[in-house]
Amino acid sequence: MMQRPSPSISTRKQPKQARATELVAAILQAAAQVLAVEGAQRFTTTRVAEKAGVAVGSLYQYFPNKAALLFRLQSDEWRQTTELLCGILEDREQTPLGRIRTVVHAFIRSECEEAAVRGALNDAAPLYRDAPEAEEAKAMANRTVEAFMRETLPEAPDAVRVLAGDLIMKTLSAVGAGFSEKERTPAETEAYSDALADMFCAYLTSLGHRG
Amino acid sequence: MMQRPSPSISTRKQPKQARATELVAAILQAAAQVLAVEGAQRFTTTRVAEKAGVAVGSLYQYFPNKAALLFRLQSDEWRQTTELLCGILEDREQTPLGRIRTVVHAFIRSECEEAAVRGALNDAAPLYRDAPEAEEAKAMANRTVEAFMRETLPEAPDAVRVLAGDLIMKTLSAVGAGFSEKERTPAETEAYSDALADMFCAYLTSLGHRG
DNA sequence: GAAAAATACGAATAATCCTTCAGGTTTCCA
DNA sequence: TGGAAACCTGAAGGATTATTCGTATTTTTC
Repeated sequence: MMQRPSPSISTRKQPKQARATELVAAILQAAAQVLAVEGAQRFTTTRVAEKAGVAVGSLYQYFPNKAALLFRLQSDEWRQTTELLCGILEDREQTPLGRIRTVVHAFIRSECEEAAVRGALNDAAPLYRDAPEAEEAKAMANRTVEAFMRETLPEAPDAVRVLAGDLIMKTLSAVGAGFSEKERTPAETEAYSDALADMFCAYLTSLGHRG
Repeated sequence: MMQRPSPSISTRKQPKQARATELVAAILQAAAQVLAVEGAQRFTTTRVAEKAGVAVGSLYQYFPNKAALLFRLQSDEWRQTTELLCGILEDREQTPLGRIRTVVHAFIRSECEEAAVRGALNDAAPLYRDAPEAEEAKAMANRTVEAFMRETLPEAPDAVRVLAGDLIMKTLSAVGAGFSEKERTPAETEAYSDALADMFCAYLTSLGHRG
């Protein structure tokens, strides 16, 4: 947060040989592991390299700095989650409210699975919310949500629709992050997802009656 | 997050003279300022002492380590917010749904005001969620919320009530934190608070019809 | 007013950490 | 097969930080 000299995210060099590709993969895997097991404080380039079984110098051949490594980790996870959720939202074989329910369950489950990495990432990273890669994923998500909301609340004014869609997405993401901070049993997760979905459905329904 | 040797929060020494009390106050004020202005990365004991106009050694006479200083900051803020919200929830002169609306507005506004400190605090601190002081405040909040929910949904089963209360509080806190990460205009804040309150009211109303 | 207690100071210490670079190794290609 | 390009290594440099402790100053107590 608030890194004055904005961390250069630019990539340093693309691996061209097979072993280099494997090395990068090993580094990314080790990085996720170090982040999850040791936490943000102890996430150091040396430790990551050690866990990956390579030299620190090699790491710096493909990532210009620590921030770039973290950014890559976050970027990958973001894209993955976005695709999952958009896929569900666009599935016309379910009713809109059914899709919302499915999205909530899928998202909460995914958050719990990746909680360790995601939590540590939040602690460690100067959240690259405005990096171009993040913007792209966000834009795609926004378009999908907008389409979904238009389908769900066809008669509501634009302003209401946009605000409601925004609120639901923000809520899902924020509550999911908070919920997954502690270890949860499957039953707890299920109950919580249901309650959250209930809340969204009640909200959307109430908007439908008014608008 | 995940600080293996749990940071000793124990207080080191109580100020007994007036100048010592002032020194501690100066340190706390400077700490909040450093955190807000410079961010979590640059929050160092030396910098805090410098901004407070005292020596580093003096800081360490009243705070055993950096973590204790952060904890104190967070603890103070938590208590303050808790008291504000509980006061509103217990105000029997408003209808339950009206109280919810007031709470949402008050909380979002407070989050926006303190966003800089709170955000940096989250980045910097190994969230002391389980420290005794935090537990106490949390227990008080829980009791208040429970009473409020019993009043709002008198006929709902206990399990539903507890889950709903928990969900609403978690949502409020998570969404508030997320919303206040960016700079907001008063109009935006107002609209967002209203939408969030709408969602809570719709949810509670739907639970009332069922239970 | 002098001894004792409390307080304040800040240079020094010890521990990390990020990043570089000079030199060796492997792979590719003509 | 031989040279060039890609790749890998890890010790060392440069920087930052949390925390301590011997000394100096102020306040309290008697």
